[in-house]
Amino acid sequence: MPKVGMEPIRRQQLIHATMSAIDDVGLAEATVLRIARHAGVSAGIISHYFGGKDGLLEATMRQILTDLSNAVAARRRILTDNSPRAHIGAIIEGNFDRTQVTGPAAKTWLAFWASSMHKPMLQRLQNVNDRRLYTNLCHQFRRVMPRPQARNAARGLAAMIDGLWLRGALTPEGLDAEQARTLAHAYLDQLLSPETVQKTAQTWV
Amino acid sequence: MPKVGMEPIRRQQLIHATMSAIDDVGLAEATVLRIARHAGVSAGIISHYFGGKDGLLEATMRQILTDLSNAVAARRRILTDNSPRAHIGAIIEGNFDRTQVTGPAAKTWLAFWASSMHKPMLQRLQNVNDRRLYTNLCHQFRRVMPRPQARNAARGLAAMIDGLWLRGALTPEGLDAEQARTLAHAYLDQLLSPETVQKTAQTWV
DNA sequence: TTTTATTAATTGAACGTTCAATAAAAAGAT
DNA sequence: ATCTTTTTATTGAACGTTCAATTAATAAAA
Repeated sequence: MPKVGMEPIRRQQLIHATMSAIDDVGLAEATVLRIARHAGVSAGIISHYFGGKDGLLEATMRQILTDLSNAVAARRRILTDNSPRAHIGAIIEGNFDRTQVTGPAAKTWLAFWASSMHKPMLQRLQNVNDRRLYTNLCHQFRRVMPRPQARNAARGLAAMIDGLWLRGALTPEGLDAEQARTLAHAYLDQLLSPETVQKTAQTWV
Repeated sequence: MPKVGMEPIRRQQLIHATMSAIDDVGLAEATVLRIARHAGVSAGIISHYFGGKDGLLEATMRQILTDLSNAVAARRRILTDNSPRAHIGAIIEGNFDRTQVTGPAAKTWLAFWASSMHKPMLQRLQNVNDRRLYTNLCHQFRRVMPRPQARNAARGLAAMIDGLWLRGALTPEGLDAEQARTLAHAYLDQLLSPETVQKTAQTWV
């Protein structure tokens, strides 16, 4: 059976099987045996390719975060309009990308998020990703409002995006991506409207 | 050592110890031994009072949800103003109540939320709570805008509240409750402003 | 003396990891 | 072109550990 060059194939299979297992039974019951069975290989192979279960989980989280990051970057690269609204809109669209929002990825993402509170390596990955989202949003808002307001707008929109994900991951039917995008865009429109910018300038100096 | 009437005392001690353990090491490593040690009793007592570990976890989640629900209800009961804004404001305030937002409760809440995706009993509790928040918000928004807009406003505000919680639970410093309240209220003001109501009426019929 | 409250020791199952064995594929030798 | 050796990929069983639950024993209170 052994053919050469299996490493990249097996790694992908196992990462994919990990997401499926977490989608099926949750992180707590996603054992190496179950993941391996799902990928059609033996349990020992996980230690061989990832050094152990922890290595596989870390690789899976890395995959999800880079996929998300790529989805955002791709949408920003094809923009014709350079306005803050267009850039932030692309960030929203990327975050509610089809491949991210569907079943396994969404549940896995939430499971890792909860777990990252007590696993330093996952926390680090989470933090890098979080900060990138916040920094990007802040930078774009900064182009049309003073820094303190830009910071609050970025915090608010980041919370809205995460909240929509969270609630989407929990409902049995999964996230309604179109509805989520609509709500996020509506909130963005409010944040960028001249009346809001002026009003919040007085509230939050 | 045995004194009569220990049951309610032990139950409270163990529920509190469960939150502390989850706060310290996460749900995955919150073993019965660790929880019992934290409460200063033996591990066997958990099965005695809660029928097993699952019973204790369920009781702990129940406690958190009823505390949250009580915090909201208390703030609404003392309102002098009967406006939708006042009621929704009280809901926001209750959700960012001191006792809910601090360390153990917040981390435990997030841990259970993630876990509830695959444990039917927790999912049921979660669902009841979610629906109550949504229904309450919807009912208040309904007083000042048509139903489709009220529904979207409720979805948006619920997502914002959960997103702020989520991000707060993950940051090492914990949730900045005041900042969270400020952002949620600012969003509420936007949702209730006449311009927004009129604008969204055209977008979402 | 019976009941209530609790513990400490034990049990059995499940888990992740390791390791020797195996078999196909590739490389080298004839 | 055929045979031999080495390398790569994989398995399955065994090991040690950890966990939740159970049990028998103990001690205070009623």
